[in-house]
Amino acid sequence: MDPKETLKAHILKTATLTDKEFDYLFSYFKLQSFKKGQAIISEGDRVDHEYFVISGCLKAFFINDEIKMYILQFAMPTWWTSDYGALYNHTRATISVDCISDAEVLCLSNDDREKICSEIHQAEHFFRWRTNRGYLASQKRLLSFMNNDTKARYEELLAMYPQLYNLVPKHLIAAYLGVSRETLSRLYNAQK
Amino acid sequence: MDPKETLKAHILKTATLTDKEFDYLFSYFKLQSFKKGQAIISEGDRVDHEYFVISGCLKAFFINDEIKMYILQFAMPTWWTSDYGALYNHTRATISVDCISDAEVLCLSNDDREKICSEIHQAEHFFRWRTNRGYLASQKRLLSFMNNDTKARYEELLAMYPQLYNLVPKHLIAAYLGVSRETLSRLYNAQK
DNA sequence: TGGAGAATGTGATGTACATCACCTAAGCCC
DNA sequence: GGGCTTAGGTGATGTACATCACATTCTCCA
Repeated sequence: MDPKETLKAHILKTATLTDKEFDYLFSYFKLQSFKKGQAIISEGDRVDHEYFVISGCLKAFFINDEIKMYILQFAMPTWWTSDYGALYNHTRATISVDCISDAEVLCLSNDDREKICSEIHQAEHFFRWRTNRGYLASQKRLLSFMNNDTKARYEELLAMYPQLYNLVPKHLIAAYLGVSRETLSRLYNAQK
Repeated sequence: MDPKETLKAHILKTATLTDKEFDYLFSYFKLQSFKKGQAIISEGDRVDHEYFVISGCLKAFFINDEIKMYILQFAMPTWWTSDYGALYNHTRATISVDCISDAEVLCLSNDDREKICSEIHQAEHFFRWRTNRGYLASQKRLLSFMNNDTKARYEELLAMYPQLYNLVPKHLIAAYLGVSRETLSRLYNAQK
C-alpha cells in the first residue's frame, strides 16, 4: 500500500491528471503515522488539515454534555476525514478524530487544497465529486435514521462494511447507530 | 425578483465570472412555474434536472411503505434541490419534489451542469462550494438527530427558518422532524 | 503474570414516542 | 352555501429505547 500510488489511483478514478500534475498535487501532502488511540483532532483545536486514510481505521465523533459520544464516520483506507465545518469556516473543532487502530494518513491543508483547486481545474473537479459523494452518503444515512429502526440500521451497517464487525468494539458501533451499548447488545443477543 | 439577477447574485458570492461567462452559463437554465401542490419529481421518474428556487417553497421528501413521509429539505428561494442520488447515478427517483406554494424555479440539466463545469473552471468552483454547503448542513442535521430530542429540533428549525411557521402546515414540519403529527401537536400545546 | 481498566451482558424500571380512535374547525369547489 | 377534504387537537394504550445497577470476561502493560 504505497501512499502515493493509493492516492493516485483514488483520484484518477474521477479526474484526468498528467503524471506531472499529480506529482505537483502530491507534493502538498504529508504522510503521518498514528498509534491506536491517538488523537488527530480534538474538540477546541484549530483545524487546518484534512486527512486521507492510507491504512488503519479512524473515527470522527462528537461528544455531547461531556458524556455521550456520537460517531459521524468510520474512516477506512481511501476515505477522507476532518472536521469539515471547522476547516471551512475557520472555527474551532467541535468534532474530534482519533485512531481506532494504528493508522497512516496523508494530510492536506485547507489552504493548499484551495491553491491546488484554483491552479488545476481537474483537481477542483475531483474535490467537487468527492464532496458530492459525502453529501449523498450523509443524506442516505439521515433517511435511514428517520425511516429504519436500530436493528435494520445495524444490519445495513454490517452489510455495507463487514470488516467493522471485527475491527471495531461494539460500543463504538452503538455510538455510530445512535443507541446505547446496552440496547445494541440486547438486539443481537435476542435469539429468536 | 428577477430570476437571472437572483441566480447571478447567488453565484457571484462564491465564484468570479465575467458577465459574458455568466450569460453563457445562464443560457442553459430554463425558467418554469408551478402551482401549489404540483409535483416536480415523482418517485420512479427519470431524473435529469436540478432546480434553483426563485420564489415559493418546495419540499423534497421520501415515502416509506407507501405510508409515511419524511421530508429531507424545504427548498426556499436561492436553494437548490433535486433527487441528487438519482441525478448523479442515473437511477430512478426515490425522492420526490413538489410545491408547498406556487413557485418559480430555474432548471438545469445534469449534462449541462457537467458541460458548464468542464468549460468554466469558476463554475466548477461554485458547484464544489455549493455541494460542500449541502454536505455540512446534512451532517449538522444528522448530529442534531442523534443528539437532540424532538422539542429541541423543533425549536432549532424555527429559529433557523421562522418563515416556516406560517408557510408550512404543521404535519409537514412533523415529517421534517421525523415524528408523528400527534407528537408535535402535543409538544407545543403542553402549556407548562 | 497479575491486576486494573475496558468491553460486554443482563435485569429492573422509567419515558418519549407511535399508533389508533375520535373530535372539531377551517379551506375549497361545484 | 352545503358538503367534502384537509389540518389539527386530544385521550388511551403499547413499545422501543434509555438509564442505572451490577456481574462477567477480555486485554494489555508495568
